[in-house]
Amino acid sequence: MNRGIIVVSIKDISVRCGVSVATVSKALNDHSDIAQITKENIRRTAREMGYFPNSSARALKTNRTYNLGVLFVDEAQSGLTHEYFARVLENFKVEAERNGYDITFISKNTRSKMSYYEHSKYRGVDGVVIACIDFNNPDVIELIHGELPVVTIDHVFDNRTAIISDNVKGMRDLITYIYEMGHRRIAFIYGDESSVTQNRVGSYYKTLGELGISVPDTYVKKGIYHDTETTARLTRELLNLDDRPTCIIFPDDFSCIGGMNAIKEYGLRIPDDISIAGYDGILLSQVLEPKLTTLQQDTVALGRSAAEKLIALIENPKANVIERVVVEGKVLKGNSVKNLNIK
Amino acid sequence: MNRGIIVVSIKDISVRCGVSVATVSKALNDHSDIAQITKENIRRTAREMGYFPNSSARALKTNRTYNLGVLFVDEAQSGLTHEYFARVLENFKVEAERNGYDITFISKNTRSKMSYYEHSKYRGVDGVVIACIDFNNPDVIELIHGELPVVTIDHVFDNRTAIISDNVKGMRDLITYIYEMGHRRIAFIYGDESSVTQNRVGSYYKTLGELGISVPDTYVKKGIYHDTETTARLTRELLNLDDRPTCIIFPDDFSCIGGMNAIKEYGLRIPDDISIAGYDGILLSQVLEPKLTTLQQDTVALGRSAAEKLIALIENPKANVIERVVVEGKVLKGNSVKNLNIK
DNA sequence: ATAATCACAGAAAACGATTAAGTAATAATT
DNA sequence: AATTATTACTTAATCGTTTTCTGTGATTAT
Repeated sequence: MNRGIIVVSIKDISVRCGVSVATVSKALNDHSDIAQITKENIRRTAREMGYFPNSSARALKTNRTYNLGVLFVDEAQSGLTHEYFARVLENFKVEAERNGYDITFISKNTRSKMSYYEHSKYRGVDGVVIACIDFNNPDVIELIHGELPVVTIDHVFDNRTAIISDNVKGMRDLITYIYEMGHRRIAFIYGDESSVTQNRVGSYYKTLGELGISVPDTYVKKGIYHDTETTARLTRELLNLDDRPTCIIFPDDFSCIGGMNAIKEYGLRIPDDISIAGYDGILLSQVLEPKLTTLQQDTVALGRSAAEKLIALIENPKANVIERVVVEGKVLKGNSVKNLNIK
Repeated sequence: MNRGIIVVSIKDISVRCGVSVATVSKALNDHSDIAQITKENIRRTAREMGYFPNSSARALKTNRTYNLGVLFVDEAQSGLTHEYFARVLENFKVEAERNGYDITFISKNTRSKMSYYEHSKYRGVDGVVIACIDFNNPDVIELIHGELPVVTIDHVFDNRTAIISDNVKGMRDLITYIYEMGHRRIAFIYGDESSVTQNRVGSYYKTLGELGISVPDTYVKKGIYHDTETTARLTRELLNLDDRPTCIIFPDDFSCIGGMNAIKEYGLRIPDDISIAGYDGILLSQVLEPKLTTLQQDTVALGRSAAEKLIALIENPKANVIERVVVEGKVLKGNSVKNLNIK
């Protein structure tokens, strides 16, 4: 039962100070009906005795755990391993902690058969952030329609606050830059099915359309995020085209590596013979040779505002405003896109 | 107070079933003094009513949260972003969840001024895993000497169970392989101060010594893990040596990129003109061109046994055996080390 | 001088679960 | 038939907090 861990409770303090537990509690929580001198005495004693509140007891009484659930995919190798999401999570965590919240992973616990929603209720998290997951999963839908505060990242549900990276503007900016560098034959290998992908693909067509460029179907290929092999294969297909593109945009920075390998193997140089661009702006992209031109997503803003909005939802339940926070990225101008204008 | 979340308690079930709460609790926990038929009735009702236990209440009473604290560095960009640690954590999480435990991040919460140990006690975690952090940090020391079950990863404290990747054998295997490929001039850029580094450096000297090779001081350079720039700079220094090494071992796979860039810039080809090797065996290493020869650490075994041992410590407190689990890695034979024996 | 107000603190219930101890009723043993 | 054992439950205390209500002496207002 008692696992040998010495733990001082409010009771111990009350005995030492000769007051009731109620007084101790109120002193510690700075209620107005306790004399200043009493408060100080109690607080000093608490500090001396090494008191820290018992979060379980507090949670039981107040129905607040100051714990946030995070739902990141746990299946495949994605999730934590994906630098983009790892950074978003990291920044989410920082902002949450700054506000006194801790982070607990929510998962479909295979042992207890709890769904995400059930798990969240079981742990009593005050709210949940969802990212990097199959948003069509019935378990996710259950959570979305449940009663807990929820914010989603990079996906929009109409009844929930969402933090989204501006993939439309991102793609537009990236393409505009490439266009300004003189490119007209711009191919795009995009990633798996998702709203993120839809936005990027849509923006790709729209932007090029506005620039007066029509895109041959052969220039647009469905790939897989983070998958170097698929990207390499599709890149080869593009290189074999009669009217080979002068620039290829890859699903993301990591998969770029597959594309780069395919290009080198083909005997072409980057960017002299062909230009490329990535997406995400992860650390890797900036250490590759040549340094990638890519769209850097603002993982700090994404993680931070997800935490901010979630906490706002929790602490101000009546407002309960559904918001859309759109976070802009920026073009990182590396050396992988050649300037065709110069001579 | 009630945040509008409908939550079914044991009380509700007891009313519906016409029994006492004690009976419900015992039925749900499969105690032997409840009739089979009663148990079934109660369990069915619980299921129908959508009951899930309140972990706070349970924790308060039992002093067990079924929550494990993880202490991964939160400062710099390392931690979650570091693929090696991300994978270890991922596997730790999987094994923990398989045993009904959840994961909570422990941090030095800046707001409440709690130390790691205090934070752990506050959240009532049943145990803590420590990795990827400055093990000399006083706060870590406090935790190590505290009363909570703790396991460390990649660092040994003499009073605690540790899970360690076998860096001595790893380095020996890697060097032996390189030696067998005909290399005799093998340089080593190592990472920051840590026991991991010490083991690798020690093993590097010892192995080469046993192979009858004496290492010039100029071949061994102190670098920084994960740092491509430093690695690039030190690589250049090695390339400028009169008796340039035929193979360079880098601190880790990621920093390899810096080395590779430096080598290419210098006008040499890998592996034709110079060979290289990495360490970690992360995904990246296997998609680079040439595919890296590297020592792959067994992140699955590391994460999993950390969880196993921590849970054993928790569930069997009297045994309380201090263990050393040594996890071996394996040489991934890529194409970055040339076979000098052929011709 | 009496009533009203105020400042401060205590008593006690409650949150949702677990569990030791107690109590009937029935079954087994002598 | 009387005693003991077994089965199946209930009672009530408890974990550490929070919070509402109550109480008391002192100060202020009338």
